[in-house]
Amino acid sequence: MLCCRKKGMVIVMTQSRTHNCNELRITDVGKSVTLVGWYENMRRVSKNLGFIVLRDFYGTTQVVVETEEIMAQIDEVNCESTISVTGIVRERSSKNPNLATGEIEVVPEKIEILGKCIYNELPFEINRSREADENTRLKYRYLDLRNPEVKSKIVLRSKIVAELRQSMNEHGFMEIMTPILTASSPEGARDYIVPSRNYPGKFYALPQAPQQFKQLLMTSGFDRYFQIAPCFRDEDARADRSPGEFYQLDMEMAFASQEDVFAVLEDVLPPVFEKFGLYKRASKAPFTRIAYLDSLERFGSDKPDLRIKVEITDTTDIFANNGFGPFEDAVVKAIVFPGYTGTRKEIDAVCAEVEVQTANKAFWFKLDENGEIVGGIAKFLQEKKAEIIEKLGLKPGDFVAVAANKKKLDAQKTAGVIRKLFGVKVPALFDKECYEFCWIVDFPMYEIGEESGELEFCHNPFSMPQGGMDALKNQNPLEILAYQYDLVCNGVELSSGAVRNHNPEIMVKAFELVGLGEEEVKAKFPAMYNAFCYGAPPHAGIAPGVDRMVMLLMGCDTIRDVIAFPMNSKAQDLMCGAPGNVTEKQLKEVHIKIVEEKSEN
RNA sequence: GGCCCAGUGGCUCAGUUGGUUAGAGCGCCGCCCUGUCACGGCGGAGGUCGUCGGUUCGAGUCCGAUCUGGGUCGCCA
Repeated sequence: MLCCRKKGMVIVMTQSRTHNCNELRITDVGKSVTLVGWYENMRRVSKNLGFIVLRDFYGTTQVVVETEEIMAQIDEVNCESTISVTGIVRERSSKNPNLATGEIEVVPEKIEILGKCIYNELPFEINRSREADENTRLKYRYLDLRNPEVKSKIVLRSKIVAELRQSMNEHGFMEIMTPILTASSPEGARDYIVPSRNYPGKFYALPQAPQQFKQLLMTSGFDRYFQIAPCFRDEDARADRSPGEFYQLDMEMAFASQEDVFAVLEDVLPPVFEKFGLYKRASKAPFTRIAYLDSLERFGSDKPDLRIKVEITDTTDIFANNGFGPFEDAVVKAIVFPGYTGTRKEIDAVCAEVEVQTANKAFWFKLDENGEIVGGIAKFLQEKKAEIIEKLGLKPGDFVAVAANKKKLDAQKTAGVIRKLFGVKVPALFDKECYEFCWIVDFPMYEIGEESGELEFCHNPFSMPQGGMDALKNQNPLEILAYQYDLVCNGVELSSGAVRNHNPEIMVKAFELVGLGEEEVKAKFPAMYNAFCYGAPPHAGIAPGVDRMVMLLMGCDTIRDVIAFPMNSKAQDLMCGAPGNVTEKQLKEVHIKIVEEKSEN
């Protein structure tokens, strides 16, 4: 074995090759070398002259074929076979400046076939796999990953994860692995369950997150925990949410407050984003903090994209009841876009898109160069022209989009979509090439459930209510806030976290408000409840989604791009055939009998 | 489960108001070419137009159903 050290890295070369395919330069001319890799293709110029592209993990090198013997040998081999080429490095007579190895080529003396590709036609062309059908790519993911563009995303993910680990370690966090086979949690998403062989009728569950274990670690006296943790949830996919399984940078800190958690991530994340991101600028600490209700009011969303520099104004008082039907008895929100000069056609297209996304109409008008309100809904606004101009601070040329709905939240959310869709169209209002982080804080502890009509936990029942026991006893439950926070970047929700409720009495009281008794708390979360009775430290944590972070850094549109072996959106692994059948014997061992589902009706 | 979009050679796509033998690029096969690098030139193979049914003299095209996939809502403490 050959060893060499490069930039503090130790590379152990295998004996089968002397160099990789991205290594040889003009200074290597004359050397005898052996390269190994995939036979990508041959540009055949004549019967006795052809140029082979040899590709390995590191890059490509040109191999020139100029004898009948070698040509005859390579004619026997299909593209995408693995071969070994031994020969002499020679300077090219015509160089390719676009290629790292473009100044040289290898003149082979011996070509050896290492692994045959038995097919002369592939499901797709390797270097154009991104254009191929998604399911075909997933089925042949090992071929898709041969495409350097596809592979590079997985490589970058690996580097990002390594950097996150290093940074967390440097911040005094310790990576601890928690169980994968555990107990079903009655809260949250649907569990994946695993039948037990030794205990008929009983099941393990895969963890939706290591939530309870990390809190128990705090109770055990570990001070700072983290884990690149696999999480399993049996919920349907989205473009930015893979079905079944995903990874979180899960962390928890003992004797810590919300501010302590913020300080760690504000120190860990920006350098990683600036180093690996598509954009080279990221918010500095401290990140902007926005209360949940303020975020809805100002940005129409609980995950605002702060790269867009406009906010929403409530105009209910001047717009409502001006004779325009949709504004009657409605909450009305307006967003001013200075400098927006879209055509009528574009405005209509954006408004149509707003309607698709929100099922609400978007309205608009402009203040023209003479200070007159024109276009769209202008004719309903003339009476209050002066008031409108003053309230919105309008200047000639300003474009205004308006949302209205009888429900405040719907008006806010529609305005939020308007803000996003028009905002990105005005370069002066949209600082695209940076990462704008913010914390959404002060989430309500409780809400009235839409279906049940009763008081329910708004988010996380493990969160500490602000004001503690006193708040639970004396405040209107709907006004109690939780120490619960989201980390948002460029309109993407990266993470939720909270200061945990580590006090069993407050925990019981918190559950009591939603109609659950002490016995039920003990039954649902026996480990945590019991553990907290033995002296628990105040603790807080968070768990940014790794897949989503990597997507954001690389500018990917689908989460499948950043996962080595992704499932399709229906949670199937087309390559290995999961979910699949198991044998009768396997079923019998775990005491399971498949009953044909009777069709309903 | 609801809604939107798509399905035509191995891959990506075109296909007019319904009308001759369904086209193109890439890939594949064969021949030519001594410096290519998205090599080039000539020729060839390869399609029951997702499936089923209907309208029609005639359906890739229109209608209905269904399947598959993508997106979205529900869901994701």
